[in-house]
Amino acid sequence: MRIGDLAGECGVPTQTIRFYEKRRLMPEPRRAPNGYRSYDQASVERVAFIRRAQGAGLTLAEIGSVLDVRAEGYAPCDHVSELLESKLREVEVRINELGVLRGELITLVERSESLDPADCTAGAICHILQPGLRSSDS
Amino acid sequence: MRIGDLAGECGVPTQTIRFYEKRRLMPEPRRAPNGYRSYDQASVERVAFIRRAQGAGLTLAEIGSVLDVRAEGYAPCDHVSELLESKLREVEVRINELGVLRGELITLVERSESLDPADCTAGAICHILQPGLRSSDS
DNA sequence: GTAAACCTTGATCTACGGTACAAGGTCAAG
DNA sequence: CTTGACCTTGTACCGTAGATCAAGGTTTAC
Repeated sequence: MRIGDLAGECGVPTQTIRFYEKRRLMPEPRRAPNGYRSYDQASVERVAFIRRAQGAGLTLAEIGSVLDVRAEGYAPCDHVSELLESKLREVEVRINELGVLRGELITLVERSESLDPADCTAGAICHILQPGLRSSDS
Repeated sequence: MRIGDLAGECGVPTQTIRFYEKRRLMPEPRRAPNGYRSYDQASVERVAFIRRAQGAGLTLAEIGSVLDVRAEGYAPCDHVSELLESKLREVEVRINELGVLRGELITLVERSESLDPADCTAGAICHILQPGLRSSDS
C-alpha cells in the first residue's frame, strides 16, 4: 500500500502522512525497492487513531506521547486517562472563562439598550464601553 | 506628555502605543520640535478605551472600526451594540462547542475507568480511544 | 558624560497543524 | 517515447492575534 492509498483510505492528504512521520507520530515505514513508502493495515489504524485523538481535543504532541508509551510496550491507558482528565479540566476552565465574558457582554448589551446614542460624547468615544462594569479595576 | 508617560499611565509598554498607532488605533500624535510624540489626556482615555474594549473581547480590528465611526463624527453606539451582540453570539457558540467536547471527554474518562489496561492491545494503540463514541461517523 | 528614554524600520515570536512549492525519479498505458 | 499519475526530498510559507525585539541613531536628564 503506497502513501496515496493510505491517505485516500484515511481521508487526509499525502503531505499530512509525511508530516506525521516527521513529527514521529507515524513510524518510518518500510520502503519498496523503488524507495516508495509502503504501508499496511496497521498504518491505517494508526492514522485513524491520531484523528480520533485529535477529535478528542488532544494536541499532536500529546498524541505523540501516547504513541511513545505504546512503543515502549506498555498499555498507555493510564497516560491517556490523565491526558483526557487534564484536557477535561482545561475545557471546563475555558468554559468558565467564556461564561464570565458572556456575563459581561450581556451586561454591556443591556447597557447599550438603556443608553441614548445622543448622549454619547466624542471624548468617551462610546459610553457603552465605560469604566465601572468590572469591580477589580485595581 | 511623552510616549513613556502615556504608557506608564495606561500600564502598557511604549512599543504597544506605537503598535496601536501603526494599526491606526491611535491617531498620529503631534510631535515636539525634537520629533518626540506628544500626547494629552485624550490619548490616555483612548488607550484606556482600547483596553476596555479588548477586555470585552473585541479584536483590535473591531475596535478600529469603532474608532473609525467616531472619527467620522458619529456616535458609534449602534455599531458597538452590533459588535457586542455578535461577539456574544460567538461566545455562546464557542461555549456550546466546548460543552459538546466536554461531554465527549466525560464519556471517554468514564470509559477509561471501566476498562482494564490489561485488555488493551497494541494494535488498537489504546482501547479508550476507540471508534463508536460519536454517532455521526459519516 | 553617561545612562536612560526617545526615534525609525523591519524582523521575529508564540502556538498549532498543516500546506505549497520546486526539482526531480518511477512506472504503467497507449 | 511520451504523457500523466504517482512518488522522493527539502524548504518555505500560511493564518490567527497581538505584540515584542533588534539595530542603529538622537536627545534628555542627572
